Amino acid sequence: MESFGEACRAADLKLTHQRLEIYRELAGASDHPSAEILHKRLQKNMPTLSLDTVYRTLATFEQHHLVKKVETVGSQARFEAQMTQHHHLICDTCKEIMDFQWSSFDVASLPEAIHQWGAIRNKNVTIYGTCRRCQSLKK
Amino acid sequence: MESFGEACRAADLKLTHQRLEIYRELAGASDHPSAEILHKRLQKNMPTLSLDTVYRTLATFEQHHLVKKVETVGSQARFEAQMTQHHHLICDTCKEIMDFQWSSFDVASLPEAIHQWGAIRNKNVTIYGTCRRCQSLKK
DNA sequence: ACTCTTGATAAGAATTATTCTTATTTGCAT
DNA sequence: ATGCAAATAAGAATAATTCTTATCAAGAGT
Repeated sequence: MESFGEACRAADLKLTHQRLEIYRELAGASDHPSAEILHKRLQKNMPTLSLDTVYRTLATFEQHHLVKKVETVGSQARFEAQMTQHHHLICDTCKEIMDFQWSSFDVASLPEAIHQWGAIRNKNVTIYGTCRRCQSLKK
Repeated sequence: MESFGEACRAADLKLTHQRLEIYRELAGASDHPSAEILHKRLQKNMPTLSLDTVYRTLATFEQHHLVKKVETVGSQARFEAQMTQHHHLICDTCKEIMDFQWSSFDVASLPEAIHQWGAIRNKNVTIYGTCRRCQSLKK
């Protein structure tokens, strides 16, 4: 990936300390955290960072396609910095979201009828189930 | 489908007027409405129906697998009564959600690695794009 | 049909998640 | 180094959902 600094310059976004740290934290996380969780983690090193800034910054990043909001049935929005094609595994119990690749799906063509609906931009698979950890806890 | 009355009896739920009407309205809707929209529609004929009852009833139905909450990036939860296997087309612009079938996907087997994660319950495709209506409005 | 019990509802208060307002600060072009 | 527009912090405001409490009504047992 190009550097975050370049991406900001390209998008005409000022490169602030907050933006850099929020991006770093999200890019380094693999658990698709909510704004609140990101805020908690970042507060360790940035005690004055406001939750509003986290929300605002994530929204800005989303507009510029630097991060994505993850579809969720829960009440809190969750985010990811992973912008390459991938799919999600979601645990019904702990709500963990894992990424996975499925290239043969990615290249498969859609049912014909879909194209009558409009212009397709992307297709994603979401798999639901119970992760190993939650399976063993249930027994 | 078995009748709603039977489903309630099986789930040990009292068959109230509110529950019946909420279920009917959702089952008859194809637009995956939010609780608020359902409430607005139902108020036409049930002026004293409270929004809380709509939320509470949908949550109860969800627990008993009579309805599903639809995954969404938006702030309002949306619901569907369609419980048979299907997938979603979502318009990036108007947020319309359409159902579609894709049986060859439904029977396809997953990448091997997935099974190490845990027990799979279901797999769904979500397609994003721009619906015909929004395409023509943009020109 | 009548009564009782328990779960369900309406109304509005409370909570949670998110966004807005405003004064201050900071990145960065000049 | 200076100035200006954009970004931030803090807290108020809003939106979505859930909780509390006082009735109310479904359905079990008579």
